[in-house]
Amino acid sequence: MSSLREQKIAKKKAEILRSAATVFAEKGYHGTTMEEVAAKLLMTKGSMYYYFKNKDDLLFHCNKMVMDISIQTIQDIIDSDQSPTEKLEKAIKAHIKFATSEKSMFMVMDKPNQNFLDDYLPEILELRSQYDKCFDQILVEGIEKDEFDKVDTKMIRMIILGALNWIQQWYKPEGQLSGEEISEAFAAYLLKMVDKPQN
Amino acid sequence: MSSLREQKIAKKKAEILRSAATVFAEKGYHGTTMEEVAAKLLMTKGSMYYYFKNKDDLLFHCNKMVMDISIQTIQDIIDSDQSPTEKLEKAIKAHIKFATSEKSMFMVMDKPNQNFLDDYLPEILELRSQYDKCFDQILVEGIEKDEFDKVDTKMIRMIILGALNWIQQWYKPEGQLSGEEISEAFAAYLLKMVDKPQN
DNA sequence: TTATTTTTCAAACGCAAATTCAATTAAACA
DNA sequence: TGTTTAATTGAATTTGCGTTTGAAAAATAA
Repeated sequence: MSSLREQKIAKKKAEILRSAATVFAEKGYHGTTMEEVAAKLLMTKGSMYYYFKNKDDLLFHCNKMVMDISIQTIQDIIDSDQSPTEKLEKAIKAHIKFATSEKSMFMVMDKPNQNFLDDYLPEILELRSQYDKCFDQILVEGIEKDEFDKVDTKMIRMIILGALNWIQQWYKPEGQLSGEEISEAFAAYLLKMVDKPQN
Repeated sequence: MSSLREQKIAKKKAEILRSAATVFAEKGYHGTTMEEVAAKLLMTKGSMYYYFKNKDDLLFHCNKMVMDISIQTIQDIIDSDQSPTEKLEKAIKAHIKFATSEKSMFMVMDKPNQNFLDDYLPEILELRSQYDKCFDQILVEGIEKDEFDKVDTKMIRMIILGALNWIQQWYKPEGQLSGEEISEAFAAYLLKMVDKPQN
């Protein structure tokens, strides 16, 4: 019916998720109160229950939003017409760009096991595993096309994603390192791991 | 005076810290209750206040214990009589060994900003920075001795520690990958980042 | 044994925070 | 305009949990 109304609701939901992500990132899930999330939006906490079932639901949708975007981004890279080396580089840079420019959104995703009840956990874990597989795919392709050294793709993927995900722990938008600089350096150094030994 | 008594208290404190670390690791700081920590030791939660001032104090001492051991270990490696390459390899392996064999202890240290009030935070951050500097030191030494490529030590350190610290997020003692395997693979691949280009 | 100190416990306190709800206001619509 | 529906509110409810406390039990000393 009223698509205008639906749009308004969607917008409001997005605003709430943004606010929630910010506070979650700062204080952690259990450390944030519904009141804090509401305060940023000049709302009362009660109002939020009109849009989201409960606090868990809020966290779940934060996670889902980030994962959906991330997977979409990397999937586009995979489907593109580039060499595995370029794909890996682009994927690393895309991840870092997102992680630094949307720091709070990204931080929310840490430790799903600690924050989620069993209702939401499986879907979140599934999305994660999907993202992991995208990286694996690029690595396997690189080895098959003989661009990469014959590495253990699982290990390399865990190293890469570890390094990338840890950025959230120390990156500060107001710090001296820009997302751009991190992006360039990380891509260059991480790619060295899959370089073929020259002889 | 009675050193026997002191020993008994120290032992009890250690037991409590162990239990606390286990639950913290599983549920996160804010997600664990004093009751759960006590239950594992067949104590009542009240009793724990005889040994620790409060919940924060518990977390703080968990952190401190891990950091003290970690720093000691890596410092010994630095002071030893080995090449930078060997030192870096040993440091990586030592970190992984500790992180996998004492998973819960290690997990506790995540996100100090979210868990600690300002009282304890500075000391914890200081210890962390000390640990970081140890890695930097090895890297700088390696470059000076011309064993490593002229890399950006800060970036390399952050990549390495990121990859290592992220292990906690996915490692499972009962999983197929042993700490030993991870250790070997990670050390080998990460060292490739500082390899001098051969020509 | 009795006296004294250390350790443990169970119950109680107090508060913070998630959720509910009845009532009010605003928006949409006819 | 009046009527219906959507959105917001602030207070009330409830629950969970950190911490306190005073007394009991255990250990130690005399």
